[in-house]
Amino acid sequence: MSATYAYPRPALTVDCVVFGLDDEGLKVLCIERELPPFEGAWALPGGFVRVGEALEEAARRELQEETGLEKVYLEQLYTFGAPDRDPREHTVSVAWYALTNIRDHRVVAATDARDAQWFPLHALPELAFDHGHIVGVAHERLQGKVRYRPVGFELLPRRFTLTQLQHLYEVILERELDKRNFRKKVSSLDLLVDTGEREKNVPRRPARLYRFDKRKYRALEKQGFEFSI
Amino acid sequence: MSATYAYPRPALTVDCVVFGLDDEGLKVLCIERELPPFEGAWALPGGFVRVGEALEEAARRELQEETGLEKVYLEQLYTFGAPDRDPREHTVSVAWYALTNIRDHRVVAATDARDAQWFPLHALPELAFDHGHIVGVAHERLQGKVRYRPVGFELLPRRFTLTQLQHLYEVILERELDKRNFRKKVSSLDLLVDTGEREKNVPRRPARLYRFDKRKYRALEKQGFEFSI
DNA sequence: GCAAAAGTGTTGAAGGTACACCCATGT
DNA sequence: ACATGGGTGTACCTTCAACACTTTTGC
Repeated sequence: MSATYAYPRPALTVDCVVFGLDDEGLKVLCIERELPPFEGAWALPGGFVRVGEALEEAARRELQEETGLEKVYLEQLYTFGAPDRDPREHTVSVAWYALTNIRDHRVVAATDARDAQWFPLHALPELAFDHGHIVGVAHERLQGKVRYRPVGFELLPRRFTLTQLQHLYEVILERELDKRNFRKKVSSLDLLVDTGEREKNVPRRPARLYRFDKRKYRALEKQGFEFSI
Repeated sequence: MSATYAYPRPALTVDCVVFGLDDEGLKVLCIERELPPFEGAWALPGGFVRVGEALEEAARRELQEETGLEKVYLEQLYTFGAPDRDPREHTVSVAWYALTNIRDHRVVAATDARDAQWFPLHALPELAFDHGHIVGVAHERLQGKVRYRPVGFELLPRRFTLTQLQHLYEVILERELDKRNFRKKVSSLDLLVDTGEREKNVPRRPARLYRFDKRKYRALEKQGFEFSI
C-alpha cells in the first residue's frame, strides 16, 4: 500500500462546509474527530483524496462516510495550501461547500468521526486546522452566489412558502428585506410554481406552498437569462 | 530526494492562465514544453508544487521560471483533478489566472520551456493536458469578475484612454458598448484620475490619459462600496 | 480641407425603494 | 374575538438604453 516517489509531494485532502437552514438560522455541519491530530476537536468533514479518484467524488465519499449525507448540492470553493495548515506535514485541501435541507437529510456520525452535529454559523466551536477560516470564505461565497444564482432553494424543503424563502435570503445576506418588494421581485422571475397546496396546522392563515421550477430555469439559463435577487 | 508514504497520493501542480491585451484583442501566454509528456506541444506555464511551498508562491515561481513574468495580478481559479488529465499518473492541478500588460512585461522562455508566446484567446493552438478547458473556465471567470471588480485595469498600461478602457470591456465581454453610456458610467464611479496628459503622435485629436485610483477604491471597498460596470 | 477618433446631453423605459392595511385561519 | 402572519398596490426616484453631432488634431 505504501508508495515511493522521486520527489516529495504535499498530501491532498478535501474538506466540506455543509450549510443547512432551520428556524434558528444558518448552520454548519461539523464532526468530532476520532483520530489525531486534533483528536476530540470539531472539524469539517473531509479526508484524503485517493489516487484515481476525482475531487468531487472524494468530497462526496467523505461526506457520506463521516456524516451519512448524500446527494447534496456541492460546489468547489477554494484550495487552501499554506504549508503550516496541518501540523503533521504540508497538506493541501480542496474545500467544497454543500447546501442541504437539514430536515430531509438525517445526519449520522461514522468513519473517523465520533459525532456529527449542526452548529449555528455564528456560534461554531473552535475548529481544527484552518477550518474556521474556510467556513468564513464559504459564507462569503454563499452570500455572493445566492444573489445571482438560484442556489438558495437547495436549503429549503421541496415545497416552501414565500416567507421561508425571504427568511433564507435575510439569514444569508444578514439584512432585512421588504416583504412586498421581495415578493414582487420573486414573482417577476416567474420561476416558482404554486403547488396549490398550503401549510397545514398553523395557528394563522396558511401560506401557499411553492416549488422552484428547476427545469424552466435550466432552459432560460441556456438562453442567457440571469437570475438575480 | 525521493520520498515514501504510507498511502499513494496524487501529484500536485499549479498552472497559470495569463491574460494580456493588445490591439488584436485578448491573448493568453503559452509555453512550448521541452520535456515529456507532450514534449514540443504548447501548454500553460506551470509545474509541480514543492513541499513547504504555498500554492500562490508555486504559481509565481513557475511563472517566473518559465516565462520571466513577475508581479502580475494573480488569483486562484479552480482545482482540476480528473484522474486521467495527466497520462503519467493522477495529477491534481490548482489553476490560477493572471492579468498583465503585454507591453510592460517582456516574456522570455526558460526552465522546461523552449519558447513562450502570446496567442489570441480565440486562436490558441491545441494545448497539452486539459489546458484548453482550463483556459475556457478562466475566460468565463474573467467575464464575470470584470463586471463587479476593477481587475481590468491590470491589463492596461498605468495611463490609458477611455477608449482603451472601453475596448478592454468590449473584448472581454464580447459585445459592443455605447460610448456615451460607458463614459457616463465610468465617470460616475469617480475612480479615474485625469493625469492632465494626452496621447502623443496620433493622427487625430489626442485623448486624455487617465489612471485608476486604486487607493481610493480600496478605501471605498472597505466601506461596502461595490464596483460595477 | 480631410480623415479619424475625441468628446458630450437628453429623453423615455424599466426597475428599485419606501411604505400600511385588510384577510384568513386556529385557538 | 383575538392573535398571527399572509397577502397585496402605489408613488417616487434612480438607473439603464437608445441615439447624433461638434471638436481637435495630424497630414
